[in-house]
Amino acid sequence: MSEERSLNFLEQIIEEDIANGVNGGRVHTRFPPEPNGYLHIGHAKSICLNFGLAQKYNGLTNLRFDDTNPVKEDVEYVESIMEDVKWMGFQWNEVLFASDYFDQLYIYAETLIQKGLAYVDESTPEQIATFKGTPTTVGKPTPARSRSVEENLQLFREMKDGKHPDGAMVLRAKVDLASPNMLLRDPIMYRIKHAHHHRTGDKWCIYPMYDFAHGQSDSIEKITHSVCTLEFIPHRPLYDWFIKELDIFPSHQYEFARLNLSYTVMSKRKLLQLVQEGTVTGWDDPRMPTISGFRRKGYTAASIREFCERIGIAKRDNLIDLSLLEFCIREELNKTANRVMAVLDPIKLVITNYEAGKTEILNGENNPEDPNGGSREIPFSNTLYIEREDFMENPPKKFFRLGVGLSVRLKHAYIVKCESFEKDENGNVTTIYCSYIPESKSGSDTSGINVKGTIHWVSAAHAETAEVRLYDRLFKVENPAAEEGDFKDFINPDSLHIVEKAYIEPALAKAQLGDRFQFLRKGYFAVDPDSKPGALVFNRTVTLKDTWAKESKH
RNA sequence: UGCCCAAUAGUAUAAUGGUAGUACAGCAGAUUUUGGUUCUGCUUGUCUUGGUUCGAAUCCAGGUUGGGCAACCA
Repeated sequence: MSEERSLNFLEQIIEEDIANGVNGGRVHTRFPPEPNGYLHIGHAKSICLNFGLAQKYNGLTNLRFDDTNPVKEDVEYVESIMEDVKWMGFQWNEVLFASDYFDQLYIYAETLIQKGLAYVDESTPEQIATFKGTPTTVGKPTPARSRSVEENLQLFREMKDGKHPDGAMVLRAKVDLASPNMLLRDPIMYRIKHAHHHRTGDKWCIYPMYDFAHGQSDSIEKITHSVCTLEFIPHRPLYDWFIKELDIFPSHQYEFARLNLSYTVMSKRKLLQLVQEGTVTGWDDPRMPTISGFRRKGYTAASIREFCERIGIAKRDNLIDLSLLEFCIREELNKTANRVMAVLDPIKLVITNYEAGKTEILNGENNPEDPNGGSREIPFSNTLYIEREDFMENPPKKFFRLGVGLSVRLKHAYIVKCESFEKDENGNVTTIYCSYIPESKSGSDTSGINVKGTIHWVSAAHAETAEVRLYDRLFKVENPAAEEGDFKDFINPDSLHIVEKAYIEPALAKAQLGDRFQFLRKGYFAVDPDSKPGALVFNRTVTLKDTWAKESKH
């Protein structure tokens, strides 16, 4: 009686292939990033898909870097990508590089020249574009198209041997200048770049285009199901053409819709711009939609995998609600994160009928959702900090917090009733005076009094301090990419709020990097790597759902 | 006005010729020592016009809308 999730269209294809004995029932996928930036949550979708399909069907997944453009690529990115894939919880079969195949690809290129299916063209980019025609008018051959095999071979070897400067000429496939598919109008296979490659060094001064590398790389690795995003659909006929003319292993490409997430951007170019211009502190800034950003913010790999599972796989363009991702991390952290008390915007509360100087050690349950979560000691005294927003001079009707005459429970402690308050010369409330009910102690309450609200607090004399970073969405609009004009015009100016001195309960001072907590009533928080001994920094991973905040806006 | 892809609640995603379901979001209520969690209930959907069929979200044709394609990027 298991509840079976229905198959997505790729799983259906694979199950049919297995049933029909295609590739002997073998399933081999690959995740093929270009090392020109950090991985983002959209890549996480692709990682979960590619590795997930192989896992489900007892197959393998290669991690292959499509490193065909040395001027944009860097080992820093290679390393971050490997770290992120590992962190996501997946194991690759092999780490491979398209640059491993440069020799083979070169041979493929000569093979096509020999077959009269490729030619060297010294036309300028503008000339090539013009001769290609437009989607509604056919292209015309450039003079180079009729060059002899021998001459093409000689020129291509000269290109390889560095006899020509960058941009002097390219190698083009001779496919079909009249094709309605613009990518088939004699696409470029090789270009000259006298550039240092992060892996092959200075061995090459010609580099294959992505379109001449990707399909063959899949083929060389005997990839059975080459899964990529929708924008590569029109490239598929070209990959199939190369595979057919080269007579090599026929990998098949399938396309799914990439992830778009509301209130952020997913283009590597734009993310790079945010990093380079200092709009964010780096690729792993917790406001970034990168895997490393989410990790630093406190997201778990499991929650991201759960998110990728829930959004599904299909072929239609989509814009996923950020709230779904937030739901996934809350769902996990609600079960696993210990509750602690931290006051981010303090106001002093003095209990007038509690003995000054006395310290009482209270017991606090760590996690009501986890029976084995244990408890901790919390010191209590007559002078506390509470959250400024938990007091109002003129409270509205359903305000279940403090105001003169109102009572609340102090979490894990006593019920207090507000009697008066003090303001400074600017009219800011500075101190609240309360009386407590001695019989109302948590766990042994005999007072018989019921209060509607419970608030968090820390004892002023025992509190430690920490920096707390509060994040909000990076963009003000739901879909920045769809807006007219510069995407940076839609950046949320309040995406980061730093609380330099938050008061935390003493038990929290022992927090380590990697720890996650629920700050009671405030949200889930994770220790940031900027933390130093005695100077903890917490990132807010996500707020708690807050129906009061929503209601009080009306 | 070429070619390709897509179209099911606000957002996603199922139903594969036979009762339009699920999740998130939203709304209302119950419970609660977190205005959290949990529980209950509710609102909202097959782009359109024809055709095939006993029966169409599903198949066919036309239209509409959205997206992609003319980088020495991937």
